[in-house]
Amino acid sequence: MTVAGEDTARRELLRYVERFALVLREAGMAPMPARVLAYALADDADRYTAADLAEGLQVSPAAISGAVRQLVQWGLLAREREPGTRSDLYVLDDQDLWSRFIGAELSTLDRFIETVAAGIDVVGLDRPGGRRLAETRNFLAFLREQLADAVRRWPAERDRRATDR
Amino acid sequence: MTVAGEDTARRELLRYVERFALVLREAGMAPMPARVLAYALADDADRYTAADLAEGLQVSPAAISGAVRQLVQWGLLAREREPGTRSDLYVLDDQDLWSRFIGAELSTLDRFIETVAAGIDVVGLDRPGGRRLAETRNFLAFLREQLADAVRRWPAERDRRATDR
DNA sequence: CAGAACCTTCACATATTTGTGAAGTGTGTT
DNA sequence: AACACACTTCACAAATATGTGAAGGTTCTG
Repeated sequence: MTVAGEDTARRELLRYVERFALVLREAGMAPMPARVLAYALADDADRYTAADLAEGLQVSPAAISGAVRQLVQWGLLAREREPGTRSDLYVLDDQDLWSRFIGAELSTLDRFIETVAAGIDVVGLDRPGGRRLAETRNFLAFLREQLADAVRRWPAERDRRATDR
Repeated sequence: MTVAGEDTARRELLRYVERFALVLREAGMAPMPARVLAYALADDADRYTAADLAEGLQVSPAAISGAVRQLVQWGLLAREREPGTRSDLYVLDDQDLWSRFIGAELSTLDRFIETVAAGIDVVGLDRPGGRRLAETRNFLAFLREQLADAVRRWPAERDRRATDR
């Protein structure tokens, strides 16, 4: 492949990264974390330095700094440090990545459920609003169970699907 | 209860609505739709005119207009019109509300899955990034199945839980 | 121990989002 | 037909979020 071809593929990758990031943003993620996650997923390396990410995405190191902090906190990236080197390495744990992602969503869901439960106390179960909130809490609790269950079953399910074909 | 007591309860309700709306916003909802949904859920009426919502939330009718449009589009509010009256009524369908909510999430998830699948074509299955995207698509597809299943089972599950106690 | 490389923090300019008031549109009433 | 009411659309001001460059730490190298 020529150098020009490499550049074209690169530009195409970046265009795709923006597209992917847009979907993540619509799901509530901030722009820069979305870009970094999309880029780290779609590009070929399985570990990136902050400089890799900054250069690859054509953004400043400062922007990377904030983005990876979020992603690490959510468990989507792991920060590693090779002994005898000066740069952090950000690693995509592709085995557990999406289980972690949903794990983070479960925490959000927990806050959600707590907040709804608090509302039941504020409004009171004797009023229509309170009964609606109670129903909401029950549904969300059920959903949480089901989600947690699905995440738990995924590794086995993946293996099953892989051997099936 | 005195008039002053009513006012206090009202203020407390509004404070709670803001708190609830904040959680919805963190989940990606815009502020005004979040407030309207929280208010409609927690207050006692089961149908509201736009004027009710504007006055109840202390915001302009213009803000309500945009918010209810979103909520109606997502299926969280139904717009009704009593014959012989000039105002639209917004109704919370509390039976199906959260099934609808998740239904909307499923659409988001579908776009997500499509976008990831498109990325596999861009990157190619012969590269690590492509394989990660494929794995992502598989997980999301599985998750989608499980979510749809959970939503489908909720009505029966709710009845079962209600009769159990 | 000085220097360099890397990352983070901070202040700021820019872009985006938000909600308002005012004007506009449509519908039913008198 | 004219009016009144309810809702929507639009332009704008304020608030918020975003990403950059520069300055500041920290950790490894020579």
